[in-house]
Amino acid sequence: MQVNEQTATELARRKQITDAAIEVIADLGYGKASFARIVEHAGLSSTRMISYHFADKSDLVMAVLVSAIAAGDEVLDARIAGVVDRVELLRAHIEARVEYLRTHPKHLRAVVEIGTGAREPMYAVVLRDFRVGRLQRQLHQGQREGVFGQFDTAVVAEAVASALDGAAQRAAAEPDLDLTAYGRELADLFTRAVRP
Amino acid sequence: MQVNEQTATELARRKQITDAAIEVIADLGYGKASFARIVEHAGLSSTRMISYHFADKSDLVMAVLVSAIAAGDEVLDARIAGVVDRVELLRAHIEARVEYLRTHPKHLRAVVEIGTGAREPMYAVVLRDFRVGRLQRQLHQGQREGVFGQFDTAVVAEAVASALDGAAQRAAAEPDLDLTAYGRELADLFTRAVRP
Amino acid sequence: MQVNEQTATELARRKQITDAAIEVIADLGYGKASFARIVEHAGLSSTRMISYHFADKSDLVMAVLVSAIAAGDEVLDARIAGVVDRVELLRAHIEARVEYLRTHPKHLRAVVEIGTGAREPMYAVVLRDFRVGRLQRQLHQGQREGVFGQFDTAVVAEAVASALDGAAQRAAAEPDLDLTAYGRELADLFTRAVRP
Amino acid sequence: MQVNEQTATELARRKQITDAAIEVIADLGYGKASFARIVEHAGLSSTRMISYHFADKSDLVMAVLVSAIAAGDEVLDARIAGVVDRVELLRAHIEARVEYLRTHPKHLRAVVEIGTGAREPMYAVVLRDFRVGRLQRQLHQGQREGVFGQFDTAVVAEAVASALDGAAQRAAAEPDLDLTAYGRELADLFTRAVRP
DNA sequence: TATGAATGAGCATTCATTCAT
DNA sequence: CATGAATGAATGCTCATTCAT
Repeated sequence: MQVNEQTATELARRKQITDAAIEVIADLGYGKASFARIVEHAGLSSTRMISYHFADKSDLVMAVLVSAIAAGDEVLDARIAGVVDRVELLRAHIEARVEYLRTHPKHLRAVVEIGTGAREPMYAVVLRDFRVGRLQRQLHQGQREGVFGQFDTAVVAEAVASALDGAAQRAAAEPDLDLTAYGRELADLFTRAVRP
Repeated sequence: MQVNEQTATELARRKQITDAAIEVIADLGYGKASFARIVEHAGLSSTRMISYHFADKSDLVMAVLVSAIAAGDEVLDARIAGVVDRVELLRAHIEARVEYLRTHPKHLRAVVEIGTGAREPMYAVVLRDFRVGRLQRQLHQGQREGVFGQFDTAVVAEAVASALDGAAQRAAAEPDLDLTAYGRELADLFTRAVRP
Repeated sequence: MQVNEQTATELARRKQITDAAIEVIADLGYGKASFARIVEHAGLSSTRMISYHFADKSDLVMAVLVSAIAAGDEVLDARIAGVVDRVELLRAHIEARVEYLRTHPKHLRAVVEIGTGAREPMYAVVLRDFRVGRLQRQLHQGQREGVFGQFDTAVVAEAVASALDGAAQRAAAEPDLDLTAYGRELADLFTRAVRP
Repeated sequence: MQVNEQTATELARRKQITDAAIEVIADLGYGKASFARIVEHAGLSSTRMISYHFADKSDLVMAVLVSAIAAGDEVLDARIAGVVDRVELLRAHIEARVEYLRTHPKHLRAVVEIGTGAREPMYAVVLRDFRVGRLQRQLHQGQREGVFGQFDTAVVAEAVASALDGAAQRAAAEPDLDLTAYGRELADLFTRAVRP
């Protein structure tokens, strides 16, 4: 038995709008992503449509974040499944994020845009969790197991996350960038960096 | 004969406006940094003042970039003067940027905000040069001298630059952050990472 | 044979909505009392619920008026029952209205808000009747009996009604106001004023 | 020598807008008095014109209040000049307010509309002062001199003010109402009411 | 009896920029 | 060197109401 809070139509509309919002935010940046632009992109009749399905702009942006982050974590989970070695886990994590950037460029870019462009502290928690949450825990565990050297896990996790932000920026500017190679390079870089 | 294109008054006004713009962009982000807000911060009478001294918004933003980058390079130059060892040079570079963040938080933050928030390709060249220009050349030279391992200098330079962006973000959120320690951690991280 | 045009459910729903509307109008004023706000207050699912049970906004507002005025007249009838002396009748009338304000603050306040905030002449007749109808007839009768002096009954009735509006305003602003004393003062004031 | 903070043009525009706002608020009520409606009435090009000359809506409304109240106090001052007898002073006060309603119907009506329709406590002080400020002080003084009986001056002042609100309402509905007679009736009413 | 979905018009406010002096 | 005055377009959001089940 299934107790739907929302109808199928409602969910479909929300998805349609959220998807359009992801594209617009990724392409134009958070600041320029207005309701009008999103409506235009989604082929809707008016901005009223968005206001009907989302309480306000932050509600829509949060839906974008949840959607994009879910897709990113899916790619991550698939990539790290079965990996046990700490160093390989770090490599898998970084490469999975870059792979996500390759398969879902708009999604990741939207997250980065919201992270850098939006000021409301509302998104801070979910963004921080996406960027450094798992990663920092992995680094910490690696240190406890003696596989990694002694470094500030917060600093390194932030550095890795920022490097991925930077990769998204470059990928947007250079569509022909070889992201698989880019991911490998980043993974090499940071696996070297965490050695004891 | 007169070599000055601009009078002292003119220059002083431009500096007043540019300084206010730096503060506003750093505090509110590029997207929310309107003429009205800058005028208010600078204590000027109207936005007309800005339009009079700058051709348009991009002209003002470019002046902000030039000013902030000059200050940053000054700190960098002072820090790397006399350093010859390649690894120490990389360390000095990273620590100098974090020191700049510590001594001129608004300046660096404004640059980061423009880099992430502005879309106009107009700023791309000067931003790229500030972020990865020197750094990538140093990494390249280090590889040629056999001091660094073989890695994609563009990727590593971008990673370092992004890590500094991330440091600026964290510093804004956590005013009590020990930036000297943060800089040392980052320098440790990347000097380990570039070893052969 | 069935005389009821409306079922019990229908009536219950209308009452639920009307009661919520009274509260919202009293608290937020006629201008800010939107369907959305009423729906929220009543705990209904959507504004569609209101549109279903009431033809349009004025239909709902009229129901509010009828309901609130009926409650007010009930208090009035109970208070003046048995009172024969003209002067005492005037006193009873005024004190009954203030008592109504004390026992049903939201109801009277809603009526006042509609009276001052709504522009549609639709409500004028019922509002006028509530405010000055009985009162003016009592004053007129008192004059004919020689108990009251010669004054314009319309002016005095309007003054009394307005004084009660003012009492409602003050009561809203000062919840601790002693309304019983306030009613006595008003009754004293106007009984003095109507003396021959 | 005169040090103008504002230019003549600026002042003229503000007056043009304020006057239009008074008319619109008086005719349509506070709730329906939008920038668009005011602009239309004033013959301006766009609502942008209002936003340019007033910080926000409350700034405009406050200007309306100041303007209308100043005009009302001018009429009042002219009427009570030289009147020394307490009872005559009360009569003069009431008749002056009704005269003001007759000579500046839109002005007084706008004040009443703002008083009843606006919720922002911002206007409360200036409105209260206009409605009951002077009046209550006069009543109090009359009691001290033994000319008036013992009553709650706050209640009576509020009753007088409310009666004037009611007069404004009636005058709006009945353009042919003899306001001079109305004022005399109200003055008679309250001078009788305050007798010892 | 109820409701999910949708809508066009309107709201106050902000934006960078321009004209005329 | 400076400014007062003005502007068209856009912003997110709310409004009562209607259509189709």
